[in-house]
Amino acid sequence: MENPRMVRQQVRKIIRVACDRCKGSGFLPGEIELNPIIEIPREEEHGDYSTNIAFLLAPKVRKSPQEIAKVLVENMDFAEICEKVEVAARGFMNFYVKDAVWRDTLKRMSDKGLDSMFPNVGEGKRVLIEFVSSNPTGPLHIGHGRGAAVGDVLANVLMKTGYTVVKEYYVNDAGKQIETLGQSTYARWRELEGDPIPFEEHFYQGDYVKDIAALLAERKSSIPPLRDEAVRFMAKFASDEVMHGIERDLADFGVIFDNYYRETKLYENGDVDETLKVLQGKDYAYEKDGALWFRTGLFERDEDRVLVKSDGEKTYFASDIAYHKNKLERDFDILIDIWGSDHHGYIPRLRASIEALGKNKESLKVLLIQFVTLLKDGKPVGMSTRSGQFTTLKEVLDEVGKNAARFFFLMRKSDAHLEFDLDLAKKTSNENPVYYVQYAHARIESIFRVAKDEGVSAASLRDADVGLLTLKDETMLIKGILNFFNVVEGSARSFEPHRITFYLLDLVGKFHSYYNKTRVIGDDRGVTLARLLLLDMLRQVIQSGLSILGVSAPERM
RNA sequence: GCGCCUGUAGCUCAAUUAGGAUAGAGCAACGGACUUCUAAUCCGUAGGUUCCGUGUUCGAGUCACGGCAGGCGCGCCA
Repeated sequence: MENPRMVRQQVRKIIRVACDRCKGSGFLPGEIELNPIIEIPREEEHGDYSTNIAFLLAPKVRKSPQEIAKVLVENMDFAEICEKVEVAARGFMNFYVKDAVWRDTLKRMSDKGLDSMFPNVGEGKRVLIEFVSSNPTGPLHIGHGRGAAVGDVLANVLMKTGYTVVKEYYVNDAGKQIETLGQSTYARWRELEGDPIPFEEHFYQGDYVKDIAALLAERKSSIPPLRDEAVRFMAKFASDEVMHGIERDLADFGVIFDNYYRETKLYENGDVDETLKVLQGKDYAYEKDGALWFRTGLFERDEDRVLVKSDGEKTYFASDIAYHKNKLERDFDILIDIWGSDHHGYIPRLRASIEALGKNKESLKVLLIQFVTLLKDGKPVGMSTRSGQFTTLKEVLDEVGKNAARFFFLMRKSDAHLEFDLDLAKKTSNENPVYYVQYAHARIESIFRVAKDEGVSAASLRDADVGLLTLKDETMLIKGILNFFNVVEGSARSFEPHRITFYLLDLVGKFHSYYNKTRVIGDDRGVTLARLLLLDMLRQVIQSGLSILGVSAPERM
C-alpha cells in the first residue's frame, strides 16, 4: 500500500466486488447502486474499518441485514489485505486489516518521505485566506490572536494538501474610525503641549494613543499648524504607527502575511466606483431617500443595504464588495474570510453581492471565530477596545509565549467559545497540554541521542525489518502515525485546523504509554532498529504536526 | 419580535468523510509505578437521564419540530 488512504480504497473495492458477485448470482438485484460508508469504528474490537452496507441494502431486497452481511462476506476476496472480515450481531461488517499491511505502509513512508503521503485535496486550486484584518486604530487583542492562529494554521493545512495559498490582511485605513483616531491623538498631543482640549467619550482611551502623541511631540516641526490638517496628519501617522505595532505582534506570534491590502487603494484605483457602476448597471442598486441601496433581498433573505449614504459618503459595505470583486479577479478559486462571530449578520449581504457580480457565491467561505474569555486566577478578565481595558495579544504572548498561545487557541473548534486559562498556559507542568506533546518529541530525540552513542546511525534504519514490530502497542502506534494523513485531509476538507491539535494529543498519549512499558534500545539489534524506525516516523509526524500549528518541537526539555 | 451559534462527567472539551455498535479524553479526587532510552511520564479506581419534550428509523449526542438557558447579531457604524 502506498499510503493509508489506499487501504480504505481497497476495502471499498473488496465490498464492490462482493456486491457484483452477488448480483451475478441473483442474490442482489442488478440495478442497485449504493455508496456505503466505510468508517473507522470507535471500538477497537470492531476492527480497522466497518461498513453499514447491509443496513442500506436490507429494505431494498427485503432481507435481514445479518443475512445480507453473511452472504456478502461469503462472496468476498479479502485475504490480500485483511486477516478476517466478521459480521457483527446487528449486521455491521468489520474488516480486520493485516498488521503486515500497516507495517509495510510505515516502511514505505520511511522510504519515500512524509511529503509523498499527504493527499492532494486542493489539486492546485488557488485560495485566498483573509484574516485578522483588524482596524489600525488600536493594538491586537486576544480575540484577534485566535483569528490569527486559526487563519495561519488553516493556511498551513491547505498548503500541505495541494492548495496554493495566499494570506492577506485587509487594512481598513479609510473612514471614520481612522478620523477618530486622529482626533484622539490630537487631543492627547494638546495635553502634552500644555494646551488641553476636551477628550471626548468616543475617542480611543488606550495608553497607546498617548505614546503616539508623545512620539509626535518630539517631531513638533512636522505637524501642520491648522487643526483640521493636524488631525488628518495625525490620523495617518497614528494608524501607520499602530499598523507597525500590529505587524510586530503578528511576527512575534509567528504569523507572516503575504499581502497587506489597503482599503484606500480600492478608492484610489477606482475599484469602488467601478463596482457601484456595475451594480447600478444591472439594476441591483437603486436610489431612495437620497442614498444608494443594494438589493440584497434579491439574492438572500436579508434587507436591502446602503452603499452610498445620503451625505455622499460610501459605506464600508461598498468598499468591501469592491474588495471581494478584486479578490475574485485575482483568480482565486476559493475565498476564505475569517471574522469575529459578532459579524455573522454580515454574511448574507456579502454573499448576495458576490452573486450580483455574476460570481459563484459558494466560492466564499466565512469562518466565524467565537470570543475568547481570558481567565486569570480562575476569574474572567473583561475587555473593551474603547475603554482601553482590553488584554492585548502582546500581553498574552509576553506572559505565556508563542507556543502555548497558538496551541491553546487551537484546542477548540473556532465557532465555540474559548476559555483561555492564563495560569494553565503558563504552567511548566503536566497539566499543560502543550508540554505533553513537546515532551514526547524531546523524549524521542533523547532516545536517538543514546542510540547514536551506541553506534546506530540514521542510515542503518534503512535496513530495519518492520516485521519485528509485533507488539500490540506498536501496531496501534503505527496506525496512529498513518492516521495523521487522514486527519490532515479531514482538516483541509472541513476547514477545521483544530483537528490537528486533538490528533497530536491523542497520538503522543499512545507514545507515552508505549515508552513506559517498552525499552527501545536493547540487546537485540534487529528489534532496536525496527523500533527506532517506528520512532523516527513518529518523530517526523509530531514535527510535521507541530510545524503546521506553528509550535516548536524542542530536542530537550 | 426575527436570525445565527452554543448546551455532553464537578471543571474544560471530544465524538472522524453530516445518523452507527457499550458516548470518550484532560484537569480536579482517590490508590499505585523512577537502580532503566527524560516521572513535564505511566498504570488503576470513581465519575452520565448528552438541557427538556415530541417525532423521523433497523439505529439519534448527531436529523426535524416545539420549548428552556447562555452568547452574538438585526445602523445611511466599521
